[in-house]
Amino acid sequence: MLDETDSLILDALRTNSRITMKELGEKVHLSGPAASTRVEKLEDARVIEGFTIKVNPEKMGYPVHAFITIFTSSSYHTHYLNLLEANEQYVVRNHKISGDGCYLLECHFPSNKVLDEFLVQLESHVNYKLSIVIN
Amino acid sequence: MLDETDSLILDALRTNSRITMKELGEKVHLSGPAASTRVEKLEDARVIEGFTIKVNPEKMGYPVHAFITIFTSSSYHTHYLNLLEANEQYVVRNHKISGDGCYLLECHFPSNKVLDEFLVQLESHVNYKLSIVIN
DNA sequence: GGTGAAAACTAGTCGGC
DNA sequence: GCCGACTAGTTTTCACC
Repeated sequence: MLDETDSLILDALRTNSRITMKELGEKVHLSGPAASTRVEKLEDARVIEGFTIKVNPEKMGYPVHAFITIFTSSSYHTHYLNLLEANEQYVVRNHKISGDGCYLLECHFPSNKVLDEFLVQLESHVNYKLSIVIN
Repeated sequence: MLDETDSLILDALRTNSRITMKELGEKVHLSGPAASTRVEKLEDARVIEGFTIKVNPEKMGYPVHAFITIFTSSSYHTHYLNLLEANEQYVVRNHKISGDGCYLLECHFPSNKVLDEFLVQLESHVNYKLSIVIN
């Protein structure tokens, strides 16, 4: 289903998604049109879910990078999800998990003060464990 | 430093990094060349760290998505990092953290069996807590 | 499923504002 | 700092293999 050439294409696009189809073709020993067709098929198969950018959150004024493991009883899940919506500007991802915790939340905050304000809101609904990313 | 137009540009590129500069310009009420110049400046300022793709790991044969919080004493950090290198095909990210744990590791495994084999290797060096992503 | 050539479109440069 | 026009290069389509 996914051959060697497809893997090389994915690697190349991961490194630079704005590469030209001609260059991409050269990297994987294909013509420009053939590379383009491959990429289209990878999109149709939802292997490639989208073309995006990597942004540096620090440079955008969100230097505090936190992972928060959420422990909550089922009756508070909607409260929790509403709280996330109200704080969506800080939320990068929220994964439902099994094992150690119910949700794993990744956030970027502008300051420790804002992080703390968020945690205060959390405390009324759920238990959590906080990990701050170093660097 | 980052005005309204820059934010719109980042949003547009987050949604589709292969958009043409002409279209991007239209979205943010700028000409193609002006949009292009803005994007270059955002790259130079390292606000944009790169152009990449979102890949669906399940479609690539890595359906098991795990977060592993690592607890280790400082003498085992190099052992741990070597172990990661030996298993790099599964590792998406490894963040050094403070708070609950020493590292937060995100991995995609082809099966629970391979996950378990990895955990067995981990056990000899470190303590960990496992969370599996649902969906 | 691939190639190569032609037409349509895009990016980058540059003068002017 | 942006616009409009120009040139070079890219994407896409298509006939063919």
